[in-house]
Amino acid sequence: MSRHETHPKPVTRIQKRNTDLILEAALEVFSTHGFRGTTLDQIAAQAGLSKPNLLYYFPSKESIHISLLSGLMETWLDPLRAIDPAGEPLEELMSYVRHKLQMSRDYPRESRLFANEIVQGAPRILSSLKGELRTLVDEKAAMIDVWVADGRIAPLNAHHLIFSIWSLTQHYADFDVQIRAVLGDADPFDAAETFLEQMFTRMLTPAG
Amino acid sequence: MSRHETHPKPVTRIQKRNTDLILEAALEVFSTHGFRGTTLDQIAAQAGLSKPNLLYYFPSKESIHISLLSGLMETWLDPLRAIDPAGEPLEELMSYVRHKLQMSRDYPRESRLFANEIVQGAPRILSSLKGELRTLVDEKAAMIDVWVADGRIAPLNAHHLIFSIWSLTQHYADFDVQIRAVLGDADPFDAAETFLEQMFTRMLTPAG
DNA sequence: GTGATTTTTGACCGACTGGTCAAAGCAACG
DNA sequence: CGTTGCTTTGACCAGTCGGTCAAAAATCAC
Repeated sequence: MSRHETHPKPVTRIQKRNTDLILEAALEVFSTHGFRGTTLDQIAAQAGLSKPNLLYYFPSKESIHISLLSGLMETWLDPLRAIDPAGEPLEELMSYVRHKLQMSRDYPRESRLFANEIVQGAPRILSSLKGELRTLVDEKAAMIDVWVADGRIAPLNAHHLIFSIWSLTQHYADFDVQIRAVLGDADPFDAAETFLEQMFTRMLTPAG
Repeated sequence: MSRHETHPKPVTRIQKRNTDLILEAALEVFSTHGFRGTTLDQIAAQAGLSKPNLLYYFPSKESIHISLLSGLMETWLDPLRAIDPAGEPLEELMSYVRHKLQMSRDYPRESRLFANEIVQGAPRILSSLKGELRTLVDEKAAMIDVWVADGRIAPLNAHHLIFSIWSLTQHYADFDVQIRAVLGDADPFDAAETFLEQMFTRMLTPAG
C-alpha cells in the first residue's frame, strides 16, 4: 500500500531519509526548470530512486511541489518576522537586508523556486500570499510607519520599502545567470552587500 | 510548402497578419506558463489558428520562442542605450528609472517572458547576455564611473546601480501577483514611482 | 528462522505533445 | 473559367509524461 495514504508524516528512519532525498532532488530540478518543465523521471534520477518509488512517498508530482513550497514559506518569512519593533530601526532594517542577501547567496534554489511560482501567477500559493504573507507584511509596515512618525527613519512608503528589499536581494539569486553573464563568473555578493548597505543607509537615514 | 523554408521574413499582408497574431498569442501564453509549460495548442487557440497552421509560419515551438526573445531584446535595451553621456547625470539616470518602470507597467508580459527565461538559466539567450548585453552594460557603467569621478553623482558601484534599477523596476511586473496579493488590487505603480524617485535621488545625489 | 509488513521496481497504460503530411480550400491572374 | 501557387486543416504518428499495479525484495517483529 502506498505510504502516503496511511501516514501523513514520515515515521521510520527510511521514510525520513527518502522523503528528504526526494524533496532535495525536487528542489534542485523544480528550481531550474519550473513545475511544468520538471519530469518525475528527472527528480527520480536526481534522488537516486525509481519513479514508482517517488509515488510511493508522494501521491503526485504536484504534492511534491506543494510540499516544497509550503515548507519553504515559513523559513522564507522568518527574517521578516524577526524584525524587532523595539530595536534600533536602522539597525533592524539593515540587518534584515543583510540577512535576505545572505539567503540569496546560500539558498538560491529556494529563491528561484518561489520566483518561478510567482512569475507564473503563483497558482499554487496565491492563498498563502493573500493570507499569511499579507498579514505579516501589513504588520511590519505598520511598525515601520511608527518609526517614520517618530522621525527615527526617513519618511517613505513602508510597503514599497519591503518590496524593494525583496527585489534587490532576491535579484542576486533569481537573475544570477544574467549578473554573471555581465560581470563574469566572479562572486558578485561582496560588492552587492557594499552597494545595498550604501543604498539603504542613504534611503533610511532621516533628515538630509 | 511550409512558408518559413522559402521566405525568411513575412512578405504578403496575410503573412504579416498571421505571424503577428502568432507572436502576440505566444507572448501571452509563454509569459504566464514558461516555455515548457506552454503547448502549441494553447498558442493556436489564443491566436485563433490551427496548430498545423502555426507550424506553417514557424518551423517549431522553439523558433517562436526565440523569435519573441530576440525581437524583444532590442526594445528592452533601448532605454539603456538612450542614456546620454553628455546629459545631466542625475536627470539621465532618473529618466532611465522612470522609463523602465513605465515599461513594467505597459509591457508586463514582455518582462515576465524574460524573467521566466533568466530564472531558468537563460538556455536560449545566454549568448546574447554574454555578448550584446554585457558590452552595452560595460559601456554604460564606464560612463557612470566618469560621472562619479567628476563628482557629479555620489560614488557607487556602477554595475550594481544598473542591476538595482533593473531589479526594482522589473519587480513590479514580474512579481505583480505577489504585490497585488499584499496591497490589494489597486494599481501600485503610482506609489512605486514616488518611492523609486526618492530612493534613487537619495542614492545618487552627491555629498551628504 | 519465519511470517507479517514495509519498501522497491519492471512492465504497462492512457493522455498529451510537438511535429508531419497529403489533400483540400482559396485568392489571383490571365 | 481554369490554372497556379499560397494557405489551411483533419488525420495521424512517435515519443514522452504522470501515474498504476502486481509482484518481488528487503526489513522487521517475534
